Amino acid sequence: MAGRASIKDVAAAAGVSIKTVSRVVNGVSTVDAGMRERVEQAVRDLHYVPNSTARSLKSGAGNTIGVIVDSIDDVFFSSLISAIEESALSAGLGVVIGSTGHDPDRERDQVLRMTAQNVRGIILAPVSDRLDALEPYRPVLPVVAVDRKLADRDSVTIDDHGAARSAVAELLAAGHRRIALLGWDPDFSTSQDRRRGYEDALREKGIEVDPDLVPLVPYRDPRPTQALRSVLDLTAPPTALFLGNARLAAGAIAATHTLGRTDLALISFGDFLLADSVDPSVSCIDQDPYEIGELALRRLLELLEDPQSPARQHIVPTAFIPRTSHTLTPRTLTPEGRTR
Amino acid sequence: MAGRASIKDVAAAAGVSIKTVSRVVNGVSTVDAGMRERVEQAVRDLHYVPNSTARSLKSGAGNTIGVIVDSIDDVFFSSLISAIEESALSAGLGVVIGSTGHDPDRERDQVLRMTAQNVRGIILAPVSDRLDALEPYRPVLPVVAVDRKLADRDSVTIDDHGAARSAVAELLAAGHRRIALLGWDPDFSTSQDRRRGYEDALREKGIEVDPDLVPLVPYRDPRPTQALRSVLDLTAPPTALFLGNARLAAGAIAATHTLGRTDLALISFGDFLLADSVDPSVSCIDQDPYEIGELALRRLLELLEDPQSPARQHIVPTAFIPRTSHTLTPRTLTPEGRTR
DNA sequence: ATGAAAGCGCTAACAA
DNA sequence: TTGTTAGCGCTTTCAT
Repeated sequence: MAGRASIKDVAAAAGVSIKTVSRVVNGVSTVDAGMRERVEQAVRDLHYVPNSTARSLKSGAGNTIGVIVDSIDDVFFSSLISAIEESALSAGLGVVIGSTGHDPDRERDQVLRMTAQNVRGIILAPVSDRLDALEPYRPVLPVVAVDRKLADRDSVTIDDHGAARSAVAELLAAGHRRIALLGWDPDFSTSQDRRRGYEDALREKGIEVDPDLVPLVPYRDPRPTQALRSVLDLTAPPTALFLGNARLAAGAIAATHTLGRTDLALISFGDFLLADSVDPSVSCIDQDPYEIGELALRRLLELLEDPQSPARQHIVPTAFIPRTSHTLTPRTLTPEGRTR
Repeated sequence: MAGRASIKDVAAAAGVSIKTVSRVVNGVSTVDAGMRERVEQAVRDLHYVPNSTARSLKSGAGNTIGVIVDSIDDVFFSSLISAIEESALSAGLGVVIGSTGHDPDRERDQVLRMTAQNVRGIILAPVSDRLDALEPYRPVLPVVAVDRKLADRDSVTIDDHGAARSAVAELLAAGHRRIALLGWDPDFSTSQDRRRGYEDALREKGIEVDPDLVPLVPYRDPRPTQALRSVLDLTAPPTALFLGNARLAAGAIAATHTLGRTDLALISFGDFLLADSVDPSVSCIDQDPYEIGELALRRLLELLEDPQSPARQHIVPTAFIPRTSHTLTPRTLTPEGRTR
């Protein structure tokens, strides 16, 4: 027996028909006890594992779902995937993953690859705002978007605009008037929404938006020292920073420490490990990737049941985690000497 | 057309035989230009995507590999998966993931599930030290273990014992005699190896091992405040900490800050985000998950080519990243007053 | 250069 | 209760 045993081998070994083996393997009750025993013995002897590929070819539906994200080693996405995998496992579904690197072409490849692999449904953090490649499969291949919305599709996201606006409002309440937004990247709709929230908060206070305080920081740049320097070197530098995403936050904190500028007030969009251990501890807007993942999977399962169900945009609430960094007052109010 | 188009639909639409469609789709050159054009048009019209499930049923080999780890949201493993996915993609292979929660039964389930899904090979962080369930498939289903070894199988790991020993030697060189090991968990072979390294370093200096300094810290405990307290409350408390894994490290650092005990010398097994931003910055043993992932995949591809290739244990070198925390001298040498 | 037919492993009718 | 037959979508002989 070179390769793996097939249902045929088991049937031969047990001296029954393949259908009987099929029944035993699938737990159909109408099988004679003696036969069942013989079959089970043969299964054990031959280490038979049913080929779910063939199974799904027959039934037309696989038993996996696809999950596509920007990058797998982003803490937000890895937690999201983790939550999805856990829930999927309890639902008896396997998980195929793919990353896009936020590249629309690669997104298309991944989506088609998964379609070819006959996944039951797809959860994805979309790069493009519509997935034309998947339109023809709409009736048979449910899609749930996460983190970012997708035209005409179900989604599980947060209120980026509102959360950003209230975070900036906190900094304004602490007396700051020059607030930099670090982590703006026009390639990401979430980043755009957060920028709008930032601007709206300023405008509500009658403060003019200064584009110099919103440098472009490409999402993948792990250590935005450059951008931080550029705003601090302005003739009217900021006294507070709004960090537009958690990935950037860790790097930005590191940079403030390197530059000795721990006097800057801070709020991070997204909590991160050690946020409460650095000094000053970093106040955060918290979005829960596990909750988002679970909801997305639950919704996908619903769509599997009822493919006709109209698309729903689900907004998961965020929480503000007040720590120390958002309470720091502007340097002009604390004029003691400072290095650099 | 309710579901997705099949090769048959394309053949009918183009007015050719299914074999011709197959040829065009697979890029076989011996096809008349006119026919090819007709087929390609039909493919576009019908949004045809070849069903790789059926394809692999025929050829006997799928085009995915399985990756099984303890938990997907562990930074080490998510980086590992990320590296594997990138490399797999370039090799034209999809990635199916699964987590074990370090539970042997669940490991078995995942392994069998993937076998059923007809993966070409499996990369896994083993829980058990042998995988009997997979033995019968040895000739057809290559396995590469990562992070931990697996009996008689290929593996890509680091020298846990040696790295731990030299880290502890650093602390000894700084004058410490009471060094606690935080993060010992007998369920993990790596943890056992690291403990042996710790003990050997002490013994080489003629220092007796004190089991009180090695409390059990279950791996998943995210915030080992309890264990830290227990060693600090000893009548002869430690002056230095060796943090046995990166996951624990972040939590332990947080705890030292909470307790106001930033005077403790520290080395972490495993680098982590912000390790160089906390004060004092944390010296680390660095193991590169990307390198491990890439090597594991490369080895898996080799085994796919040559299943007879004898098992190899690959050891990836670690690096010591000296920052501040390992240079702190014992508190007895710096006897100024200290809170708590 | 193209097509007909068989079969990969499995399950859903239908028979026995 | 058990077995036979057909067929899921595709590729692979083997003809043509």
